Parts: sequence; C-alpha cells; structure tokens
Amino acid sequence: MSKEITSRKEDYAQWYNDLVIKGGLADYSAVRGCMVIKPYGFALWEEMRDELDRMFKETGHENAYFPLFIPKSFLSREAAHVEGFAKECAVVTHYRLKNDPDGGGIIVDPEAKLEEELIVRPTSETIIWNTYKTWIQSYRDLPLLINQWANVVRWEMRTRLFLRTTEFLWQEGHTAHANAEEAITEARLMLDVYTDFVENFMALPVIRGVKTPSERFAGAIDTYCIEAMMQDGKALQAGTSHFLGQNFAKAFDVKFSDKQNKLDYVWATSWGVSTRLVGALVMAHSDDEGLILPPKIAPIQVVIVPIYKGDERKELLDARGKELASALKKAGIRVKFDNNDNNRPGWKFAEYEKKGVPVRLALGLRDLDNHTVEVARRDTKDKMSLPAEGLIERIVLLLQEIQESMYRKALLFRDDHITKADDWDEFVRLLDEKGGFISAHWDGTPETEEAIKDKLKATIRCIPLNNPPENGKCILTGRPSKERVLFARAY
RNA sequence: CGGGAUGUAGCGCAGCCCGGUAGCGCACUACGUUCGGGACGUAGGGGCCGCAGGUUCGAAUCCUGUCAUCCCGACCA
Repeated sequence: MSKEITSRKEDYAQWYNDLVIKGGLADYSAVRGCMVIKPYGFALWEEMRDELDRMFKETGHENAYFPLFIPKSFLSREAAHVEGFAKECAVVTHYRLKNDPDGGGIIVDPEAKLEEELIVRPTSETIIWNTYKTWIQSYRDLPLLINQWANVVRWEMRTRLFLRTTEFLWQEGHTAHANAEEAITEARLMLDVYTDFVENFMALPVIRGVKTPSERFAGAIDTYCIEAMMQDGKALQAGTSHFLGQNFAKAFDVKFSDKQNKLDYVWATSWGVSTRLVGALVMAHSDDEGLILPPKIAPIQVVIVPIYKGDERKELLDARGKELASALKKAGIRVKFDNNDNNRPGWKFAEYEKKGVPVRLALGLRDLDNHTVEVARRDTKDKMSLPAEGLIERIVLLLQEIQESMYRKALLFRDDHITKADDWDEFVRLLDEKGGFISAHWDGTPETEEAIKDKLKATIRCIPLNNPPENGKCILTGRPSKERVLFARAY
C-alpha cells in the first residue's frame, strides 16, 4: 500500500489528484485554474504529441501556426460559434501598464485601451478561416490540410488537473475541401487516426460515434467523437472531429472556382485532441500504488535499479547496469539506469511504481553470480528472474505484452460497462449503482435529452457509428425510437 | 457564481479556544554506516505564521476586511 496516494475506494477524485501530483506529472500554479506541467508529465505529452504529429503528416497534413489573439469581431461572424464560446473567453482590453500615481504599484494604463478588444483563442476557426480566404482561390488550392499545435484558453468555472484547465495544450486541425463528401471523409479519417492512436498507443478502447445536435461543436454540422470509459464508470470524450459544412466559409467568405469556373464556398473540417488525454490515461489504467503507463508512450519504458552490498563489486555492478542500459537503448527502448546513491532500492521501487514505469529491472550481486536479472512489470506486479542471455529480446516482447495486456484489461472493463436498459427504473438504477455506458432508446428530441440530463446528470455521449437499427421505445417518454444511443455521466 | 474547507519552513501538520522567545515529521546540507520492497546515527541550515488594517505594553493567536487555493454543485474538451 502506498503511503502517499489516496485509494480509489476512499476518494476517487483525490486519488486522481494524488497520481498527477505525486507521480510528478503536474503541479498547481499560482494562476487560478492553470497548472504547471512538470518535466515527466511533459515528456509523456511529448510522446503522445510526436506520435500524433507523425500520424497527421502521414495522412498529408502540414503544421502551421496562427495567432494567439483573435479580434473580437471575428468571433461573432459565425452565430452558433460565438454563442458556444462567448461565456468562456479571456479578453485583452489594454496594451500597457503604468505606475500607480497613488503609489499602489502597477496599474492598467486607462489611456492604453485597445480600439478593438482581442480574444485569447478558445479555438482558432475564425482566425484561420479569415486567413484561408486569402489562401484559397481555386479547386487547385484544395484540399488544404493544416494542423497547429497550440495553447488555448477557456475560462471554465471549475478546473481539474489535465481534465479541464483554463489554459491547455492541444492540436487543432483545420481543413478545406472542394465538396461535402471529401470533407466528411476527412473528418472520419481523422476520427480513425484518433482511434488508432488512443487504442494502440494509449491502450484505451474507445467508442466511435456522432454527437447529438445539442452536444455538437459550436458551428459544426456533425461532430464525431471517441468516448472512453474511466475506472469510476464515467465517460470521457477523448477526441472530436467536426464536419463544419460551409458554415465558416460563408462566415468568412471563402470561395473557390471549380473546374467549370463556378464559384462555391469551400467545405471544412476541424478536429482536436488535448492534454486532457493525459488525464484519460491516468484515470483509465492506474491503481492505488500510482500511475500505470502503457509502454508505447511511457517516457521511461524500463528502469534499472542496482542493488549494492557496501562497495563489494560496486564497480562491476555499475558497469553491468550501464551495459544493460545501452543494449536496451540500442534495441530502441527508453531506459533509465538509476544508480543514484542517495536512495535505496526499496525507495526506488516505490518511486518508479508511482511513476508508472512499465518494467523494472533489479540487478544485484546474486544476479551477477547467477547471470540473471530480476524483472518486474508494473501492470500486473509480476516479478520473475530471467537469465541475462537473451534478456533484451525478452524485454522487447514483454513491453509488447504489457501494451496488449493493458488494452485487453481496459477493453474488458469497458465492455462490462456497457449495459442495456429498457425501462426507466432500470436506467436510473444502472446509472446510480453501476455507472458506465447505458445503451437505451431515445426519441430523438433535444427536450428529452435535456430532461434526462436535468434528472440524472447523464448525457448522450454519442450515437455509435454503425449502430444497428432496432425498434424500441424511448427510455423516458416511451415514444418510438429506431436505435439505441449511449448515455453516461461524463467528465 | 453558490455551498464547504484551508492558508504557519520545500511538503504534511501542531500551536490559535485561554495573547508573552515559532514547533514537530518528512525533505534539504555535511560526515559516517547502509543498500534484494519506502534505512539509520551525529551535526547543521531554512519562517514578514497568505495580505492589509485595527485592539493591546505585546498578536500566528482577538476583531474587521481582503486575496488565493482545494473540494462539492450549476457551465464545459
């Protein structure tokens, strides 16, 4: 049992905070709602970012960078968009400070008021489409496939480390196409990319679906999403991809000439994932001893802990440890040899478990004599002694096995937390006692969706893609329904 | 923005009721012994007691304000 981490059973929210703070991922900062991402947490984000970036480029996208500030007037061009974001925007009104003539330190200079206020971007559709207007003339300029890695600000009332912070890091893809079909294909393609990444790298199974109109992105025609299930039975939206139709093209007057030289508005998508994924990763896999990171994105995949007996053969032990580390590194493994003399082995064991390092190797005098290494895996806590011969190959395989095993475990949990409900009492009972996704019929109206949300705090997470048609009655109103949708309480 | 809690050493806390030299554990520094599951000894360093007023001979402690953070709700990725 960890001395420092609150157990999930005792207090799930506190457990999550403890993991993030004590696992060394992030700290609270002096700024309300904003966190400091610490080196270990940032390394994890970098692993995720680099893999996603590779995937984006492989699917033909290029990176660019657009301004942090957006003129206020831009935001209001698209009606639904401004409606969705207006309540959570940080606004820059002045550009200068000065000494307080009354001696109270520094104040905003009232004379330095901006002609037009600037919004700190909550997302960049408006500034980007304003720019695209000048980039796009002809069908030959399409498709335009751009991504940007950036920070954004949404003034949320309540924040939680990684899951919802005032400022967060993300990527936002913004593409322009000659017709609707191509744009929809793009939106779906990026949903595939997200699915691939989250399932195969984060070892986290997701449900792919489409949002109901009330859960749609502000300004979108359709919002596709991937939804993941956390250990406490709450759902978490892990990524979204939007088909924006011609909404932004019309708002910013972005037209192109087609082959027949006819002018038309271009078709758009946008898609994003954020540092929120780090929160999902933490909540989905970890246990009461600390983080459990999937090997493919763990900043440290293997840690080697030497166990000394005084100075006896210490140099040999060090040499053997370094040799092992460099052999693992050569095999493409991110490895750390921790021969720091300040902490004892037991302390290190606990520390690296807290940090979720997938594999720990312990190397002591006994191992030198027997030509063995003690191998411990973080996810199952299994320990075994392996011969030094062929160890590298075994570790490579073990990392794969851990990756797959973590996915299987999360998948079992997820599948066990999709439950059908066909009457209201059952629906309520499931939500309160079991949690997870509840698959139920819905009459398709926003009113019913809203009523269920008010009563139970459960929302429709998505209508799964490839959802089988099935005639039934709405869980609340009893009106006819043609398919089931997934309800859940969500982060 | 409502409700609750908390601000005292880097972290976790005691002291506050009942005003009188600011403490404990961990961490840190030095040296030594240790090292197969969170080591131990000895000697050290570190504080505008969140901030601003007030009461008092004297305030971490009492009073008034204020700021910040966390948790729970409404809003949201």
